[in-house]
Amino acid sequence: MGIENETIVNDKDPQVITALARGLSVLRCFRQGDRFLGNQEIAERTGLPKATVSRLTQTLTVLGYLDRSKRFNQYSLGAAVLSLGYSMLGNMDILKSARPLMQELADNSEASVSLAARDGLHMVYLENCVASANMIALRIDVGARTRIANTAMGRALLCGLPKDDRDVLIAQIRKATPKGEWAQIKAGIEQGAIDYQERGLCFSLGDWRENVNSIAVPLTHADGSVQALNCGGPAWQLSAEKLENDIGPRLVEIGRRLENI
Amino acid sequence: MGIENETIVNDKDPQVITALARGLSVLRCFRQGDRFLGNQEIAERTGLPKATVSRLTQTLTVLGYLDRSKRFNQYSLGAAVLSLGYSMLGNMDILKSARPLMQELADNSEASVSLAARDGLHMVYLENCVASANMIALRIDVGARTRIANTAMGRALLCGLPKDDRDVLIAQIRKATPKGEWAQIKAGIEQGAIDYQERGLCFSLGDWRENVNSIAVPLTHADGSVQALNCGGPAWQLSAEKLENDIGPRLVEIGRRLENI
DNA sequence: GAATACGATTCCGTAGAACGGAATTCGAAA
DNA sequence: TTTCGAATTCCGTTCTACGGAATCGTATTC
Repeated sequence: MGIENETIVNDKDPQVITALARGLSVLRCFRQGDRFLGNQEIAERTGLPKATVSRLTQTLTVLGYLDRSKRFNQYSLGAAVLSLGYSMLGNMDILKSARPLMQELADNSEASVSLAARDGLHMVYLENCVASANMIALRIDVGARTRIANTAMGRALLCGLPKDDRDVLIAQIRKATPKGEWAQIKAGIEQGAIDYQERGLCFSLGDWRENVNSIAVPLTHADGSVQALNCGGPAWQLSAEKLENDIGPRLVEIGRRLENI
Repeated sequence: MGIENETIVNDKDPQVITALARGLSVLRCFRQGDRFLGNQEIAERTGLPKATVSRLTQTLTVLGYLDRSKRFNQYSLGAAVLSLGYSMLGNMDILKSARPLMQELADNSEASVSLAARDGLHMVYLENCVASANMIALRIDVGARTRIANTAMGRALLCGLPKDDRDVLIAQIRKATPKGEWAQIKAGIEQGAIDYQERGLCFSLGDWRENVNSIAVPLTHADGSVQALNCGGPAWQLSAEKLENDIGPRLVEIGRRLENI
């Protein structure tokens, strides 16, 4: 496996401290399924020289962001990263207001309702509520990531951004998309803009995963930040018609209330 | 408020990359209640010069670990920190095995059952199960931190560590403890060692918070890492006697099973 | 609208931190 | 014991990160 990380150090950007960026790219290269990584593997994934990786992993271990397994001389993510996430969530007062509203909609629509924020070209789930009755629903957890390009949430986020930011982000997405797929991605984004203008909602009918339908709205906060609120589930349970006419208005209303906090 | 961070850059350690350590200490200085911090505030908390902080926050913002609020020129933790936490939890296969066992004990003991790992002088909650019926219980969330020194969990962790590591850690705790409180802390740790030897359990009866009792056991994994499993709740519900004779043996059994995975 | 104040950012000369190729050490396996 | 792969350390070099001072940007006041 070669270099595949979107967080590869960007040496061109001015004023970016490379040692810091490199250290964080080491943490980022742990993906699902990689409980343990050795220095060599990390070096390959990040594209950094062995000696450098060795120093970075030592530093991160001292600080608690990596745990070293003495037996195998390998590293895993340390507990310190978790408490950072906790600090973040604990400070988002919107969550306290959002949870009950989200849960209520989840319960009486038999769907999953999620709140997410942007990280690069992905959306990161901040909260996720599933119908108490319907525990079979696909379980998406807080902190999980999904692409902006082909989800309702991502399209909604794009609609909520100021035009300049949106154009920059779309350009980034384009650059990261294989040539052959761009036409389709672009169409989805444009359709999202139209839907949002005409109906105040973005849709994803099977675009993210076949048989998963969802709708989403952007949330624009007083500080200028933008998030997205999503409601989705299995297509056989959530027809496009039900999403638009029944659930849609309620989602819009919740979004409206959450913006004014 | 002055410098108060235990993660202040340690210039003495050999081979610790300072730029990386400093950047992470910027992230760490966001505590409960600080949604937004400006460069100045960050500079005060970390003890770093303004110019340096400015460069660090720029870098962290580019990488997604901080979000900048344009309106106020202030920063908040970014979504990237959350997805790191998710990567960590997603890779801990022990959680999948632990959850059902923990939940079962929580349900039929009417108490909270938690799994935690060490981060410096703290324990970080990896998972927390509360009795489904008893939702009033104090809600401790994943990623939250609590001191090692005066909790059952912390004492159990100490008992699980190899002697060398334990001695080092106790010395660190001592250094971080105000003179006047050390005698009491030390007594608690020593009592924990005795309890563990005699009964296979550590106790905290009101030591963490008045009216909260709990017991804990260490988990020593095949890779050499040590965690702790805790069961606790309001003192009026969980007498020392019930904890020791009823819940204790079950907690020990769960711990035993989780070690062999 | 000018003046003031406060904080963020940039400048720039300097020190020394981080770098990385090569050598060494470590640890596991044969 | 030898061998091999990986991690770590060494060390001369380079250029990064540094931080005090100057500048800029913005909000506030008169």
